[in-house]
Amino acid sequence: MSGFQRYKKILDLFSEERSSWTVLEISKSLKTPSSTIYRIVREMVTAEFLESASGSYFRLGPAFIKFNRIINFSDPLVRAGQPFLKKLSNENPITSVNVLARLYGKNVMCVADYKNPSFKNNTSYQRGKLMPLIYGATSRAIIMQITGKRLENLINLENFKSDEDKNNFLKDLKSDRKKGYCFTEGQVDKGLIGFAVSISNKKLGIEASLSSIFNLDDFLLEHEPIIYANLTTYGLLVEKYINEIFEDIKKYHHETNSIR
Amino acid sequence: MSGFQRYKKILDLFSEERSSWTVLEISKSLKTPSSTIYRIVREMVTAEFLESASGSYFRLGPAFIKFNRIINFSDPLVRAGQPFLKKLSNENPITSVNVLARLYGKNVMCVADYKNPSFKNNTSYQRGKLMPLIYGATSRAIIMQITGKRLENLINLENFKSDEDKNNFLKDLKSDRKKGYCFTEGQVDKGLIGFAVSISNKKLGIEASLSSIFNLDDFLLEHEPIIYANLTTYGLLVEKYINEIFEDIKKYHHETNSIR
DNA sequence: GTAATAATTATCATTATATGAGAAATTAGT
DNA sequence: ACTAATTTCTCATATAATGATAATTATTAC
Repeated sequence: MSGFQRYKKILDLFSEERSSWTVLEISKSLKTPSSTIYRIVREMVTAEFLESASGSYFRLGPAFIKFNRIINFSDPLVRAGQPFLKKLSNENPITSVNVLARLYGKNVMCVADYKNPSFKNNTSYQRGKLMPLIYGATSRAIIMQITGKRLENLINLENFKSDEDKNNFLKDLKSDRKKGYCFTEGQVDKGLIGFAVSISNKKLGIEASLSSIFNLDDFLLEHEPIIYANLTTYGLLVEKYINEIFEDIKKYHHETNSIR
Repeated sequence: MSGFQRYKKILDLFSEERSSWTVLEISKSLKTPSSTIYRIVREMVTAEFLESASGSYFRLGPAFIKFNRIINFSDPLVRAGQPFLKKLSNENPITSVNVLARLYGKNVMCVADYKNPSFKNNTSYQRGKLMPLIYGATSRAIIMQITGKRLENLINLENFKSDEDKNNFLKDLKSDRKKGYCFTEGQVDKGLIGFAVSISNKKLGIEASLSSIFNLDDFLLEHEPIIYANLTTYGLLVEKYINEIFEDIKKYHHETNSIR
């Protein structure tokens, strides 16, 4: 355990399910002496990445809230896409959850979401939540834009039930890539269906997707063209805005660099 | 530069105003050789705390979005208070912004906010934003629950215009503490007024506040009693829920510890 | 209030890691 | 294909992390 990993390993223990840990628990879990953990935890408390809770428990610190805000205001994908989610939701023919998602390591992460207030079911798609790479339209619209060695590496990390399953997945990916959009049914949440388009910007290294999720019960075939039209329109719009933001950033850096 | 500080110093360069940096810029800014910064940045990219953007720029990584979510679902203050902000907003006699805030180092940070859709002005209070410690009702309702040496230390970090200013602030703090609520006008945003009550839980180390912010133009004296009644009611309610969450956590840890 | 227990910090010899200057390799721009 | 910028690599040296143990400081229990 060395470098940043030392800190990351501790942070990674904290989850929605288990959000507070004592030093002794961390120490046991990481098989590292408690004196070492005490020292490291103290450092992270000073930096506000952890904070002491009641008893001898520690929880994640407010630094994450601060940096999360900075991302909200500065990440091109979030900045460009966030404002459109509500509009997209309002133009869909039936109530929906609308999601911007992107690659996060070997998973997909939702980075912005808008849930229509009248949407009944709960979905797994909420900002910050990690989602499986190979299930759901949201994920597929991301992975379908990745090719070659990188795709192979990502796919090899997944546990397919059989080689047949894997080949079917790759075949579906190919045909979706041709069509330009994805559709899946109940792969992530039972009773829900998802439609998605890719969002990308090579210059900014953005590989993402825009998706709408509906209740299967609400859905009629006649809705389909409207859904695709909305996703396509807004998808292009988001990409356009990402590009504008990119130009802004470039200009800004040009200015600040020439001042110095 | 050692330990976690090494990483923190780099992260602290990223702000709303300047959200992407090259290695060379970081290197200059921290007066550290670029080969060292390249190594550190690479580590942080691996951990998803940074990510490479276009050109040779880097920006904050998605890890912050992930951990922010975990806090949203687990932090007792956010969990207990978030759901009440909208209700508080709806019961206020005029449109308002409603805020949960807490201490963050030597500042105050907003950890949850609900802005009535019809609220016209922009406020400085948004989740994750750092606010001054000594201005605004939101901050005062927090600092007024701190006493003794800790208060002294915090106050000494602030730049008061004069000793008189400082003494007046301390006097106001004292009288607010007695009254049990705070009121300020235009201290943070011109044209806005703020009302706030303290939120605390000793066991959980929570020192926070609940506040409502209004347009001065909308405000009539007859609104005052309703505003205070709402804040007091919801303040107590939030504290009650924090306590319930505390009991839940205790029970959960008891269970998981006895299983092992 | 005090004893007992748990949590946290301090110490320090040993071990491991970070540093940074420069070379080498890779990538991007034209 | 060339050039410049960016990034990685190498390695001797400096610096910092480790962890067993002791000392101190909260917390609990009675």
